[in-house]
Amino acid sequence: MSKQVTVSPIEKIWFIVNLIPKGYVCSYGKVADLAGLPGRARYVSTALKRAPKEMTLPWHRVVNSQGKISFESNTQAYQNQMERLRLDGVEVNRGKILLSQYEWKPDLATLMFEIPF
DNA sequence: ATTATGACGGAAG
DNA sequence: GCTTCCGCCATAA
Repeated sequence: MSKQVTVSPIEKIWFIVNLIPKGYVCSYGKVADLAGLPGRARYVSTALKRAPKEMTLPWHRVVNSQGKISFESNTQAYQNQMERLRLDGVEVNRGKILLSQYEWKPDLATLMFEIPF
């Protein structure tokens, strides 16, 4: 029998965010769902904030359900995320990302075999 | 225990 | 497209 490994909620969130491919984005709510934590979109933002600085995490690929960056537009963080998305090839027009074009849709194989929880 | 605070989401005006 | 309001839930005080 395989051993039961327990993964903490925050680790599940980090794991899912790491799966978001370059060139795509995913909403806080969707990340929560994929992590098996429905209804906890706000916790995803908490988890990203709490990630150790040395951890390389594509946090910039997480946007809100409207396809907008969740920082206030006059902040450094906003500009930072904007630039990282640009480097990913994701275009932000008038502060908005076209989800119909850039939203990450994990394929079945990813859902079944790459998520160990 | 209670209250306040968010990198949220969705409905309503 | 706004903006406001409310439900949501983990943390911190």
